[in-house]
Amino acid sequence: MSPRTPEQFEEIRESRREQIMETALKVFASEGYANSSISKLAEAAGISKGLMYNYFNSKEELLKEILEKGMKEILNLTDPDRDGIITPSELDEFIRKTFRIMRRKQEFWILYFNIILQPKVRESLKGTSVLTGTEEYFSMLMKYFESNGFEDPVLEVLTITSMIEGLGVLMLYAYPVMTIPETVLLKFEERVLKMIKQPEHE
Amino acid sequence: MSPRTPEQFEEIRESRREQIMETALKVFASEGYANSSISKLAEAAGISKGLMYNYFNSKEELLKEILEKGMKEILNLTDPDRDGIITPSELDEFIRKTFRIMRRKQEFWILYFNIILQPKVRESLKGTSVLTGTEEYFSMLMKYFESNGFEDPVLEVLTITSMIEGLGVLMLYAYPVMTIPETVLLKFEERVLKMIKQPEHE
Amino acid sequence: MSPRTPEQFEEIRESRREQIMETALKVFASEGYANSSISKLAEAAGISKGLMYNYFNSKEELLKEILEKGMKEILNLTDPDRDGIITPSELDEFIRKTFRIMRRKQEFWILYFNIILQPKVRESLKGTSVLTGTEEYFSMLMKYFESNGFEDPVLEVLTITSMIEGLGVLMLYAYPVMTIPETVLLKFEERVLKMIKQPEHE
Amino acid sequence: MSPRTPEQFEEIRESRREQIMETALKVFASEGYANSSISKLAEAAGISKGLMYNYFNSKEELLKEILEKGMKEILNLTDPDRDGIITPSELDEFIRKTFRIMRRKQEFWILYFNIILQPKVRESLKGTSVLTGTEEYFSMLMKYFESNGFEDPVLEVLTITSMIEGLGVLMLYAYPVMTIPETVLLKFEERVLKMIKQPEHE
DNA sequence: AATGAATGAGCTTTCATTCAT
DNA sequence: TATGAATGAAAGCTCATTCAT
Repeated sequence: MSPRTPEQFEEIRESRREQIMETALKVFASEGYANSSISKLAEAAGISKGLMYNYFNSKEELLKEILEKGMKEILNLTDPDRDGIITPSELDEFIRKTFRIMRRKQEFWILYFNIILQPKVRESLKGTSVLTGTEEYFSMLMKYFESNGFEDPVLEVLTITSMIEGLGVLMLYAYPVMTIPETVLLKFEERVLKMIKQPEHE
Repeated sequence: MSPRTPEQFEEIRESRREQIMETALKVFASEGYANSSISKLAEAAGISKGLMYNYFNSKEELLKEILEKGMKEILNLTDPDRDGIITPSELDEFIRKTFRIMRRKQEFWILYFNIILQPKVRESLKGTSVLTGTEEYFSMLMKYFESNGFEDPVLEVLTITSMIEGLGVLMLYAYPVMTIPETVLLKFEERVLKMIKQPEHE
Repeated sequence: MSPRTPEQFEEIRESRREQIMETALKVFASEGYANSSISKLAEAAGISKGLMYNYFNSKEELLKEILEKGMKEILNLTDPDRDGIITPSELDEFIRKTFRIMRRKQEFWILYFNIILQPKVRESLKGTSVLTGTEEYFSMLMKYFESNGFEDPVLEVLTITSMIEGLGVLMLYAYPVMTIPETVLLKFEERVLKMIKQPEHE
Repeated sequence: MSPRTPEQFEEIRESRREQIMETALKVFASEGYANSSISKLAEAAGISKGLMYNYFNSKEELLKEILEKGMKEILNLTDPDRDGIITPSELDEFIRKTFRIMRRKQEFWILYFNIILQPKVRESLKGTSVLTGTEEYFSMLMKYFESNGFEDPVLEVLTITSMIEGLGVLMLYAYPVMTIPETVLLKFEERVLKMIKQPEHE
């Protein structure tokens, strides 16, 4: 039993942080940020209230880190080389990946929309990668449409993103009236892809 | 000097209620429901905390009434005869009205999405016209596409509503990076309308 | 239709006051003084909150008047000539009347005990006939036993009054385990009476 | 420096709970339940308002626990083997113990009568040992008189309990007019005892 | 590193009382 | 005389955060 090295400590610490963030995201998404007390979060993570503050300085910091981490993952997936540029050959994959993330990270989206829709709260996120990440995403699309000769790039970005975000919102409150079958989701994705390539339908 | 008549009291009550609901909607939308304390709401309405409870039994009831009123207004506009049926000749106007409402009632939509995205809160709205109203809206579109020979009605509903709701969400967080010009909004609307009529592009 | 005379006005006022006091007593007894809001009391009396203050300056004054009135009625019944003296020939009737009142004015007793058992509240009643009335009652009995050669007057007063008040309390929370039949009540009364006359059983 | 053990925490909790319950009983008894705000109770216990809720979920729960604890102590003393049965040889001691408790636990009795006399409040105590304890007490006496050949057991129970409870009430509002000397109390106790054994005086 | 006792600010809500009409 | 809208103080309660151990 040799004593743990500093690296090992750091590793343990990091995995604890991740575990807390994961369980906290679940609670935030289902109860809402304001209704998720530190007690609840600690219990969900299986640790004590006090220890929470060993890992995060405040509830707000915890929230920010969760949002930043999620946003980073998304950008890493959609723009792996982080050059902020999409080439025509990458576009298809870009859209497909976005849809895949929408489906996989539902909890993150619920939280994201909740926070982003509260102007006063959103302000406190200024400068964090949560907002810059979103801007980056839009900006990548803008550049693509601009540099590929589309007549009205803003309209194209709006079309794409509204369909993506709209789908996100719809999936988030899956009404009994209309649960979306997987096959329809795939067709919907294709429809979006086609739209990008054939703006000449106008 | 003579005491107020019941009619006068009724008048006072009605106008106060409206005033409270209007100012509360603004506060809810900008601060978030949970961050909008009764104190804040009362101050925004220019009255005392205590008086709030003369008009609404609880903060939750106030929320519900605001949501129900907003939803009712929307349905009244989009489906004036309340028969739940859209004819082909009505469809265009239906979509246009929806967009108009999206633009006009931004505060309502912010609140609506915030609430609807919190599963625990949403449950408390079961049975209210907030949820049934949404279902009704979807159902009207479903019936339209079903009875007008569209190959995959769910896909059509999904396309339309995701574009509408997506636009809603995008407008709600009008980023500096991309504020949507009025002209683009109108083109976007036309694009949605065209999409409904020409699903043969598949 | 001749206009009402001042006397008639006074009469109407007085009967209103009585009505308010009667209904308030019922509410106080069943809900407790603190849980009986002015709103409840006004509704029970069939008038508006504001009008309550036309008849009573405060909730506390209303309480005091109810207690004083009740106490006065009791003393009027048990000591009609108000000379504070019981003769041997009057004693029987005195006790019997006390029991009769216990049975008839249960609501009053509930309220009385509730108030009297709260030292801080009781202090605010100092000087009112509620406290002096009780003292007067005890004092009458003391004088009787003193001037009729009883060995230990305090013991006699204690015996009598504890049986009376004990019965009062017991009747007030009529347990399912032991509801007191009328016949037993009468026998109990007789037993009390006998005890007064035959202290020689010691 | 080493963190507290679970045992230490348990110890802290237990002693704090007791401390709170003890001071709360005093305040309840002198101010009345409704007038005893959590602030007052916390101040009396020398702790913060918030901490009260670490130990009791609500003011009502605190009340219940105080009442239940008191009732349990009483039954433990009067019926140590908890068989619900009094033998003739035990009766004397049973009564004496009851009187001793009346004298020692005055604060408890004040609170008890206050609560029990409010029908609405009493209902919330249904099923708790506060009510069942009282029933048990009556029931023990009933069984005793029934199985020992007394002509009218209810009358006997009524006599005993009214004297006991009556004394209780009287002691609770120790009037200046008539404070009860210890010697009289003892004589009174003897009188009650004699009465049980010689119902043939009828 | 880890616990949960402890605090205090702020929340929702109630209610005696006042007041314009 | 009569109403109920309006106020403000104080109630019960929650919770992010701190701290002794």
